[in-house]
Amino acid sequence: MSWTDERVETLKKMWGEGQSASQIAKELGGVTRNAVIGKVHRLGLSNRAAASGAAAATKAAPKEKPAAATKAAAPKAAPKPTPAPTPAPAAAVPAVKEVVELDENGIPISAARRAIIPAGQPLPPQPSANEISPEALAKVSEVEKGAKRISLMELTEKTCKWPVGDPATDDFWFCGLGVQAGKPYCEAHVGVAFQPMSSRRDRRR
DNA sequence: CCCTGATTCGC
DNA sequence: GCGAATCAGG
Repeated sequence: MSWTDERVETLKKMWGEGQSASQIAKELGGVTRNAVIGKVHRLGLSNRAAASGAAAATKAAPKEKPAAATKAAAPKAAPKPTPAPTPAPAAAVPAVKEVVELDENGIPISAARRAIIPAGQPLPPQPSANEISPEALAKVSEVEKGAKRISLMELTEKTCKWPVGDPATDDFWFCGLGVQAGKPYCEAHVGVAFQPMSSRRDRRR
């Protein structure tokens, strides 16, 4: 496969949307994530706002290899006011709609509690009752028993931000397990928070 | 071990 | 220019 204009276009688009190199590679097909990353660099659109691979930020200017002096360091007096606080999340989450969270007893989580959820992109008010598959709920219950129970301050892009308990009491914590790539929750909670539009509709009540 | 992006370097 | 191998980190 070669980098045709179309493929490069797709690459730019997805990279801009914050898609990971592997996701882009998968989408394009015929290339590995390495190829994608390599291309991204050659195109000069490397640094994105948020990359989970913290390796990026960490080693912005790491090792100096042997051989002659590298090109003169670019005198970057770049005057940048406020470049990109928020790159472009919006576009993500296509055929998925968030559902209202329920606690173990099927009781809707209070608005107050929802407001506390730091959450990434998707957390609309979304009223309406919901119906989550028994399997998913069971899985959540199970997971919550073994959750890490971290505090708000311990939340990161890699920890499940699913809240458990009442924020007005001491019995409140966040799941904290490893998140599903690109999602704000762990696998189990992603299963309850996100459901394909198709499976939601026509699920008789 | 899974994943992420970054860099190197032979092709 | 390309991308596998490798690295560095979560």
